[in-house]
Amino acid sequence: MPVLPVLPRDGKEPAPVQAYQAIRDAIVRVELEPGQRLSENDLASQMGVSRTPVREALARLRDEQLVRVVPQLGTFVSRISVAAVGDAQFIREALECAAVRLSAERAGPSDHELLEELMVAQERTRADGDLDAFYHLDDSFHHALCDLSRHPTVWTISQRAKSHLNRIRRLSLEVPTYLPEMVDEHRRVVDAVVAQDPDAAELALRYHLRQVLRELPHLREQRPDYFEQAELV
Amino acid sequence: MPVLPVLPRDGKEPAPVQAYQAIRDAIVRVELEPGQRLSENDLASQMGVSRTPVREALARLRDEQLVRVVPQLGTFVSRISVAAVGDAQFIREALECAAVRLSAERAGPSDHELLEELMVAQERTRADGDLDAFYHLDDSFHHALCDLSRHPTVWTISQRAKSHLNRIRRLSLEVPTYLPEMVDEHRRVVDAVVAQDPDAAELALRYHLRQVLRELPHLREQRPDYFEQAELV
DNA sequence: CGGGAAGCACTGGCATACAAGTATGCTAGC
DNA sequence: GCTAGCATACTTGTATGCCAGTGCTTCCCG
Repeated sequence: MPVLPVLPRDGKEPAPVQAYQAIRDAIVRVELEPGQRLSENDLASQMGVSRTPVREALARLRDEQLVRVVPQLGTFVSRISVAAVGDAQFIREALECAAVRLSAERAGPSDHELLEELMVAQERTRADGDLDAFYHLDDSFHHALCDLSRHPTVWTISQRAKSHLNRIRRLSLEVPTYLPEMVDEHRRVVDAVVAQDPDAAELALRYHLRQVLRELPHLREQRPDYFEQAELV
Repeated sequence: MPVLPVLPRDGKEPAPVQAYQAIRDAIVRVELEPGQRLSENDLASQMGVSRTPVREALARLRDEQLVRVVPQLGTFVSRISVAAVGDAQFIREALECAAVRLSAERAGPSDHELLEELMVAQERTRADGDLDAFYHLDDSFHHALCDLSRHPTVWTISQRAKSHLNRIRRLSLEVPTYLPEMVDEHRRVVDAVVAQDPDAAELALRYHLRQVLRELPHLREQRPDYFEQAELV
């Protein structure tokens, strides 16, 4: 019985986007498990708002395929679809790799400094193993990498596309050897960007992104109930 | 005073997505002009539904930056932002070019046949000059090109990202010389795909996509009221 | 006659009430 | 004991009512 936070009344963000972020995070953290049933009424009372903002949040999550809503029946956390993960991976790779090429060309010394700071923060969590903290640092890193291309929308769209992938990312962190390797891979990307070498940056990033799918077969046999059984026709 | 269609009661699609499509189409056709004020009440009564489905539609349009909603003030069709167009162009290029590489590798004879049929349809509208018809054919063509990569989500995401760009695409069609040139460019992409040459396909497509921005400066001086004046800080 | 302030009409945000449909469990009949 | 059918308690979809805040208009006073 996972608990969603009660939305603060004075939040600067409007209620629907707060609800959206809260539910989204819970799904990605797999606190709300794939296949689990969600009730608009329950969510609304848990968060201390009415159904209206919850519905708006669920509509966005439905657009991202994170939930499946069946009229007059219920709303369900969608199971992880291998096909959807593949699509998301493809899109993420196309967008981030294109962006990092520009970033390598455009980034200046202050940008390089920012990247270094993010690397230091990652190194720090290497030891203590706070997975959620690292997950967010990882996001921040890729976000920064995208924004340096001066196309801020890229990150927004990428976020929208890779919801399915995010659960794999989060679950993969449980594998002990995975986290430090990621930091090393980030390191290589940063080096290439600092060297202003677009080709090397794209190559390093592409390699890094592909690693995410490494654990997928293992996860799939470990928790088959998290995944869509067969791709129905 | 443009009129939106009354939503059919027996439509298979739920009311909110019908409303979304209707408003979206009206915006890219520039029947709803940039800067124009929209009222949830007006839209609801025009379409014969209540505010609730209209609100859901407007929320999605807001996510795509096609409308700007100011609380307690009004909802406005957003003016075309040159920066947003640039972002959309970058994203579209990254996604479609990556997809067309795969498409060139994976497409078989029946796929090639489909592309040829789409080309024939385009040739047909070359003479009669039905701009809206051609616009949709153009969309179908790029959609097909994406889907051949076996990553159907690419088109969905691309659609989401390029809303701003779509108005430019639609307005550019008014330029007489533009339409036939587009058909020729499509031709070259198809030839490369049929030849199963990913590099050539990507190159031809990238060139074609870049042409869309060709008319932007002209449009901007022709209808400055359609554009965001200055990129505010 | 001019200017300022108060009222008003309208906006979108949110809560709530009603409608339509599904699954489930209980009961009655065989 | 078992099965068929109905009542009920859910679900989401839609409509409506209320609220806080904004811009404009109009009226009153100097």
